[in-house]
Amino acid sequence: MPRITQEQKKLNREKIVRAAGEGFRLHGIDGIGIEELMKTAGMTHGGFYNHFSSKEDLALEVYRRGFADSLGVLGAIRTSHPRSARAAWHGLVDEYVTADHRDHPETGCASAALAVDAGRHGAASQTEYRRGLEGYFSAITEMVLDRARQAGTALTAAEGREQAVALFSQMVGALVVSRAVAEADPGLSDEVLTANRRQLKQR
Amino acid sequence: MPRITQEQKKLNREKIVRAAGEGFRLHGIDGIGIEELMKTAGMTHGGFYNHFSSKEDLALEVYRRGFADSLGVLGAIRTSHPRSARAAWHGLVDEYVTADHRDHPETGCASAALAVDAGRHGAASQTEYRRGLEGYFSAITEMVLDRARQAGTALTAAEGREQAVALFSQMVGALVVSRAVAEADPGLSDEVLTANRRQLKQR
DNA sequence: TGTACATCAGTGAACGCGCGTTCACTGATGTAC
DNA sequence: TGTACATCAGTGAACGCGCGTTCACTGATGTAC
Repeated sequence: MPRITQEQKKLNREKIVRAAGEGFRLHGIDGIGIEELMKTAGMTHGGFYNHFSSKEDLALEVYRRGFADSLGVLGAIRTSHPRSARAAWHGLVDEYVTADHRDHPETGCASAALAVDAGRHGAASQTEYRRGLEGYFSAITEMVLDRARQAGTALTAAEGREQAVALFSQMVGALVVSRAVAEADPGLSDEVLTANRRQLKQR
Repeated sequence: MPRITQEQKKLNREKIVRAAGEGFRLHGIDGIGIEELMKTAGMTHGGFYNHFSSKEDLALEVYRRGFADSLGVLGAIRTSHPRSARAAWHGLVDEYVTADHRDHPETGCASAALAVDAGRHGAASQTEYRRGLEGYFSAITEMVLDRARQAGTALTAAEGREQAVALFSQMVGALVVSRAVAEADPGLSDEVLTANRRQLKQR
């Protein structure tokens, strides 16, 4: 049956990246094998190395792609609330700190799902993670500054940035902690989300 | 040379738990093998099953122990500031959200180091994690309520609890995010800690 | 208290398994003429 | 446009390795008398 069209090859590569994006978020980079990823992508595992030089190479691509997707979503939220920065902020919190996001890491934020993996893997993964994190920080900084301006409160750029960094850290923490007890104690897990959502909106 | 004293056996078991506590926090439960853990503990790997029925069994013990230790530290911080709940809170933040804690997960908080592992492993690990998390939440709730009382602000138990949950989530998030970029961008990693420390103290 | 024997913690080799990676093979695609 | 041949993406078996776990063995410890 092989060989395949060049265009088909690109599509196949895309399928691998998507399968890995979900698999890595769900089980961790070390928690799922190439054979299963390739099966999910609809191929046998031997062909993997026609697309990537190693599993590590694929992981870097997943980091890159994951953040790009998330930042796209973030941008969409902002532009869907063009009038009120406060509404945009509430919209973000209501999308991010939810049971749905907690229960579906495979399609969720790379920052929350892959943070610990990035910390444990080498500097290469961290460099990709860093790029995405900066994107989050600056986007949320803008939201914080806009909101302060609209509320008539003065806020320096440094103050806005500091708040944004703290707010995003809290959002990630809320998700990570709620996931850590989701199976064993759904009630406690929900409480973590609710408490954080309310506290985050008050800021 | 074997067999060994019963007392010596307990000491050996303790060495294994300690080695696993550090190894699991550093590399994740799936990231370090029994052979290396036993070597760190000063034994060969064959004897492992004289102490634990499986690696999973050891992991549960590590969860149990890790939280017990952390809660002890938390209690010590509180009693070392008997007069001012505000000082106790600042003390906790200054111990928890630091570069030293970020750089040494092996001796640090189980909640931050093992949160993602707990989320990915089964309900058994999560049940242990849950127990420890509740300990953190109620201790911090007490601090929040004490502080409000001392500041003359009225705060219901539910309000205190909500704040405590959010605050601890933020502390965990700060650590996890700062660790994710520690190697690749120390400056950014430090900024995450500083911003969270300042924002946490303002609450 | 002393002796004889059963127990069992640690040793180190071995097992089975799954992983990341390699490779010979196939045959449709891409390309040179 | 048509033909001949080189390319190369996917296949599936195989390799080497490290892992969790098992096991026969050893000899000091614990215990029964």
